[in-house]
Amino acid sequence: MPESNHHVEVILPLSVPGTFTYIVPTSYSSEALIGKRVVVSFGTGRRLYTGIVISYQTKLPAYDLKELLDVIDDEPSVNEKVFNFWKWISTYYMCFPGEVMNTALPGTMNLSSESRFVLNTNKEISRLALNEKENLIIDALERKKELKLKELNQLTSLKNSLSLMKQLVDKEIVSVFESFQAKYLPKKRPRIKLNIELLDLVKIEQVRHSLLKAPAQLKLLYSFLEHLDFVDELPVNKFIPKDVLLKSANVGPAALNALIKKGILSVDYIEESRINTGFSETNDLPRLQNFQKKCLDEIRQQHTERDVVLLHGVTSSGKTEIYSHLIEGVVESGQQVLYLLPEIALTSQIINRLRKYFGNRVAVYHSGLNANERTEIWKRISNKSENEIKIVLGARSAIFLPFNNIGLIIVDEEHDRSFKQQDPAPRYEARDTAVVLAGIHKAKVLLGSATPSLESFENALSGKYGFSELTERFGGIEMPEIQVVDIGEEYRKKRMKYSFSTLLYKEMSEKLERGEQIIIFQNRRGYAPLIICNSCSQSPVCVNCDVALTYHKGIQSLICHYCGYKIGMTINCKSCGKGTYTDMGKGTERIEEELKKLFPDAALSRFDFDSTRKKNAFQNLIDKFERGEIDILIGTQMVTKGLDFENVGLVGIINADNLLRFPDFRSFERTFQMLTQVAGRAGRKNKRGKVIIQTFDPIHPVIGFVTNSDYKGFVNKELEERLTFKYPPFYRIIEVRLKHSDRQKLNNASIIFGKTLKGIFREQLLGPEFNYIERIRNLYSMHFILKVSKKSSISNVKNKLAETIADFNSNDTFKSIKVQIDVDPY
DNA sequence: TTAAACTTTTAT
DNA sequence: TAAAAGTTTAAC
Repeated sequence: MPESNHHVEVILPLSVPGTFTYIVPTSYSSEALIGKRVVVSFGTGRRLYTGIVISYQTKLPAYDLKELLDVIDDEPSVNEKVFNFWKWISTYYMCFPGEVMNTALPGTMNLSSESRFVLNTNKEISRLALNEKENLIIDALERKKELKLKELNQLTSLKNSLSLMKQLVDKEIVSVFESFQAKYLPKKRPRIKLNIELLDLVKIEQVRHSLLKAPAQLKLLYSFLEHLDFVDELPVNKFIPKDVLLKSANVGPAALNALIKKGILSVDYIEESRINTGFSETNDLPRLQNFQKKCLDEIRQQHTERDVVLLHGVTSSGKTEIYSHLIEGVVESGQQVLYLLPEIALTSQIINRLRKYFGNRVAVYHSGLNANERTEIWKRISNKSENEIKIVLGARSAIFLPFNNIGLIIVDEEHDRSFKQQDPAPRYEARDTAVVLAGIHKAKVLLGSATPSLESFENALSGKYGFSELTERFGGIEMPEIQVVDIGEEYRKKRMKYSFSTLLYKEMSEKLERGEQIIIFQNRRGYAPLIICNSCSQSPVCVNCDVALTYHKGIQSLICHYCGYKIGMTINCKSCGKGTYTDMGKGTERIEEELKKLFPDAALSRFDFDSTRKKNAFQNLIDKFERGEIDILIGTQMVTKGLDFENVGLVGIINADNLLRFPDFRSFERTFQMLTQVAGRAGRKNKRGKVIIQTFDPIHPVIGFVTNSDYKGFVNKELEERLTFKYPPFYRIIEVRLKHSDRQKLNNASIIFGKTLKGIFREQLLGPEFNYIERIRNLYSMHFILKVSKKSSISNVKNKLAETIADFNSNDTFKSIKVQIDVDPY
């Protein structure tokens, strides 16, 4: 027990700087509190929060402190490794400890209270003395008994009932209390058992007689008895799950309740896992081909010398099989494995493969699980004793699980942008953060990709990371043949059929005839990204953002892809009322429509955000495609992400240019990755796949590298550029974003802030500059870029930057300007 | 983040 | 002139 245990330092799940000191009440003074969750009150309101105790505190602030109200945990929820990890994230990504806590803990473990209002029953209400709005509130409370402020606002459709509620509370008509949302509830399954005294053939016969007038109950009883086993002609009492019993008896729950009431049957509840269990490990690990075996040995060898190894394996080279072998080795030694994937949707692909080998020892974890499922996994990972989960397959948030003994972290598709969290803070990169997490656990890391990020590749070149390669595809499938079509020329010669060149159209017809599947890639969703009035030349734009609305034909709507703003499509122009709209540009919906005209007999499906938003729609589409029920799949970048199909003869890229023209230093890298990844979907057993890239710029070097499957050629050239222009991986970038609803005010403030920054950071600073899209969700945005050499101290820069921002924000004129920091932005 | 205190805008 | 809407500040 520490010497001074009277005060503790607590992290609160809020975006406020620092931690907070609380008094430990004597009732808890003998308890070790570090790592445990506590309930405290914080702020001017009554609100209660779940905090986490990080240390005992002896240096006390001068003002009055509050007491801890409760200690939630018997055992610490957060261990020292996790604390160190959180600390690193908040320092490196320049965010508050509470922000890390907020993303790290599953919702059910991170509860905060909310005020609930009830009518004061011992007070006579004279309705006449109250105004209309007050009566509205009373009506709502009489109907629902207990309501949160949000619910009240909804029910009464009042904009802001807070001040009204306060008045009602003052008048003692309404009272308030603080209440937490539902806690974690273990899943319980009801089971039915026979009353022990009736476990006798004679007594059962008596019961049967007594039930002759209740046929449903009798039927249920018979059904129950049928489930029993007999030993020496005596029934062995056992529990039968309620749902099983009711189903086999084919009677309603009323009959069961009657039998329970009569004391013939009884019910109890057993705790059940929400995580899918019951997968038996039927399969041996996959046999590796020689080239894979060699690679596996190489990775193992490199891991003896280096903590991180980068695996560059061409598409369909069987990386997952190699991972499986590595996982097995680590699990055998009793350690845990974390397997990260960029998208939730991909986990369902991989989990089926892993379950074959590792059965119940694998769990999936991502933000798509409900709160209770997440909490259950959290608890089972942290529990050392009954720790049957050895492998966690997850999206980026899985790095926050309370592992106690990781041996290996695999980051698959390590180049993928989805590993970076954009908003809210912490804006962390899960791949980089995973390397740090592994460091804390003294674990090894394997980064895998067919198109490794320049950052990782440079680390391999410099010797910081180990490196291994898979240059062959599994099962001897050849790399696809890639052809480039100059659509500028095709258009001039008027040879285009809608968006399709002669070559692409011809190839598609052939593949369809031969029963091969086709993937068409167009990285824009909707029907037309822009529509223009043919009379007044106006385009409908978003009211909240500086962008044109995208026309979605299927639902006859115009939608902003930045804020979700949605209005109905009209036949006549919304500005002049006279003209009609012309569709400009093409999204997946429009490409689908064109294909319906070109290939009326082919089975088409669209694969994008809009067609996969419904639950299971993603998986259903993939299954359908795999079963061969879809001939042509039209998709956005979704089709580029690690999906493995067996019968794709052709991949067509409608227009590679809109990827290349993105105003960003990573646009070439992204284009190369995206094109290479889609191209990789092509290829079948014993048959070379074909890829056709349509572009207005056929001699663009990036297109050339893609065509020749020349990853290294591309990387070497791009690395040179990055070095020349001082970009990552040779320089670190910190982006500082300023936001405000008033464009002029933001611009002025940014110029002044820029002068201060320039004085400190000199030529390291770029900007200020308005964002490519100046206004999103009614906030104008400007940014600075700090380029810091890998040689100079990044922590120095960060400290100075934090200081400068604090100064700036404390200036009265600039208080209202929101400043965001993004370390290693995308 | 939240909510009370304070300031500015708007509607009657 | 009061109510509504927007801003600022401090919270252990």
